[in-house]
Amino acid sequence: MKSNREMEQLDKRKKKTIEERRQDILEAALNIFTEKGYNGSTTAEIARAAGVAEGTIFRHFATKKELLVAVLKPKILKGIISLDKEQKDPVEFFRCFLKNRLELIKENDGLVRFMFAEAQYHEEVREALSNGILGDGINIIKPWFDKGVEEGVFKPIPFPAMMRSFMGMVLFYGIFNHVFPGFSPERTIDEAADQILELFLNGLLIN
Amino acid sequence: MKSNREMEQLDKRKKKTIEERRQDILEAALNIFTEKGYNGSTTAEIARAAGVAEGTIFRHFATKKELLVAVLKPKILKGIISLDKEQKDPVEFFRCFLKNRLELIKENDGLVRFMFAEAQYHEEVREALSNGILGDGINIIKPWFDKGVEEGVFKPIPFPAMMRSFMGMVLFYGIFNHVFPGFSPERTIDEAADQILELFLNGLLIN
DNA sequence: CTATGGAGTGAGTAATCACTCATTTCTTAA
DNA sequence: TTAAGAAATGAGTGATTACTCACTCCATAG
Repeated sequence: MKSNREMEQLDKRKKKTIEERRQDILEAALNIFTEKGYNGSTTAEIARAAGVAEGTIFRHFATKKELLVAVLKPKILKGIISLDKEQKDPVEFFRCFLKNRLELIKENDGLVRFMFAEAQYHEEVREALSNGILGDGINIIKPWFDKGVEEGVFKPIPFPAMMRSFMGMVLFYGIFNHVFPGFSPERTIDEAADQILELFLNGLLIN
Repeated sequence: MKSNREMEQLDKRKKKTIEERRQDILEAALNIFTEKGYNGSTTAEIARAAGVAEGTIFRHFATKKELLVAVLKPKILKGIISLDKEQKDPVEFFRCFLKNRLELIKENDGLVRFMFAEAQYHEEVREALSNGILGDGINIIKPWFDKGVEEGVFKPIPFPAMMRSFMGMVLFYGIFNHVFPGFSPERTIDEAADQILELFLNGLLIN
């Protein structure tokens, strides 16, 4: 019997492991889905893009919808952990967080738009988003918001209202540029983040 | 030959005019589309909901996609004219405009979410949105924004950046409540509008 | 070398789709 | 009353769909 190490080497040279095949399918599905939408994509097309037979998809995922959920689940909130935890200043936290989110959203532009588009029609997607963003994401933001309020730096507005507006500003960034191409002159992420942050922190009024 | 008046009365009693049939189909299509998405809806289902035969749909609209565009076009920006034009104060304008938009969005919740969801996949929808919102809508807002900047009330931030954030806060209101049901305790539109306006005008910071 | 089992395959299937068209039904003018 | 045209109909059509399954392939175990 060969060692695991030898088996892995063989696999790399000749064959793909089950997990690698799975990843191929997930990656292809992500690309096709984000381009054409869930109902606009066919399993045949995904199989072609993944370089497998159509039947292989259903060996890994029982249904097309199961594939959809499997595509989205691991993508939700990816990277939130990488946030700098040594921040002590609530304002600085929001600055870092916003830039981090905006970069993530720009990198995964199609994915984010796809997620929120399909969330309109699939309960499963809404649940995944709720569990991910509400379950984990908000637990990171809320303490910082509360801290800012306690320190007298932030206004004591209701957290959900703040959250809703903040997410709107950030998430709509990609949607806006996709729906209204060319309207917003192209700038760097930093510039966009600064503009959003300025509005979010200080508002439109001057005094 | 009967007068128009007589014909209309006859129609009301017995038959529907072509225009009324058209409206029936458009209304049914809107309901089905917003519930299941464009690709998730079938023309058979729409016909059933409209109380007509499937063939009748294609007598009024050459293709399903033509029906989609016909559904969305007249809905875009509906009601923008009703805005109070006698406002003189830029801040008051934004207050009125925001409440007006928020009411419109709450009333047409499914429609708004549907529009921006399908805009991801259909160039025609993006064009309709661009023409409608960018063509007419922004021409209403920009003068007020410019006026506010001239009067030294608003910060001279780039208009597209302001617009993007503003639209994000407003449009995301319905999406947020749909994707995260129950997270934001239910309040009146006025309350929500005030919260958004406070953030938009004065920001999160206190000083 | 041969047997075994699990991964991969792709032609096949029943269902469903957008769209068509021959036919029926209704409206109206004479 | 009737002729004629317009509108509505719904069974039919070919294309497409998600999903199945009998089979092949191949790495390993004995």
